[in-house]
Amino acid sequence: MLSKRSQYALKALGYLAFKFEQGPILISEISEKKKIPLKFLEGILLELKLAGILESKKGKGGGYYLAKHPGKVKVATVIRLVNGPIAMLPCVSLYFYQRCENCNEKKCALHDMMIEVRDATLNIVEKRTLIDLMES
Amino acid sequence: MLSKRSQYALKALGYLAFKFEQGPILISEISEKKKIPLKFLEGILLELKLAGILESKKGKGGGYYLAKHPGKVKVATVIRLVNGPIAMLPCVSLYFYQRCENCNEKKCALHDMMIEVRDATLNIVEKRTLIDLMES
DNA sequence: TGATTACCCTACCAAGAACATAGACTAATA
DNA sequence: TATTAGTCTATGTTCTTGGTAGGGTAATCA
Repeated sequence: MLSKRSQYALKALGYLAFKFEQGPILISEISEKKKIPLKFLEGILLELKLAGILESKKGKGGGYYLAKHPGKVKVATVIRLVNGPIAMLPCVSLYFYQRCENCNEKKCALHDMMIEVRDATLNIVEKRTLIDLMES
Repeated sequence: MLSKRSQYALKALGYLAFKFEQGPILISEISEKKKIPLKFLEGILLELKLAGILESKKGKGGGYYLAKHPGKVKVATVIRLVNGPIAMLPCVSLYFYQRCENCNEKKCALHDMMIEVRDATLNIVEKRTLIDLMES
């Protein structure tokens, strides 16, 4: 399962994609529209900014906005950033790989099955961008 | 990601499938062969027994063994039992469904994408059984 | 200058994950 | 009948997640 944090991140980004090139959007507006606890959202947006997905402006007329075109931000990237591995096991993760101590990967049946699951998932989330999440 | 507990459960069941119809297998044997902390494994096997996947025999010559043919136990069933939902979001889960408060499912873009991911995953784990995990 | 807003702390709480430890109970067998 | 091999049960620790609450600083605009 995705953490609440990731779910909120995707929802917020979907909203910011919808409001793309309409100037900075208030945290409070996103919080209300997407029903996300404000203080929690604050931290999430900051993380997305530090990762280069969002930019922000302080002061009156300030807020958050997408750093690039929504079509350039893949869903997979967001999930990996906020949630971590997409794979079901560390030993089949591309970006968060960790060796299994209790099996040798060459002939681990579980390993092979989980690679299939991973690829099936990646096939979807690597192709989708924030455009596919755009929503009021 | 699958929890350690689920990973261990699948490994243990793979071993018990391999030893199918060879009498009760010691927890300690599974623990050694599959490198699973013994006491942790005890709890996992007990859970699998209570769910009807395993049976056990106490006392000398005792141990755990599969309650049914390994081909009858789906990987999906084990994951749902030990790990919980297979879907990435509660609002797209078949067995652990929970409504989203912050979107209406009819037109939630995230919802639709996650249904796709779920189906791609189910397409694999619903078709595989303990036979596919059989291993020494 | 003053209001607005992002940014950045600290502290707290409750629940679950991933173990580890200790011991109680049960059944076969020598 | 006593021993031993084995399951079963309960508790405790440490870490992460998902929050709540509050305060303070810095940038920006009118």
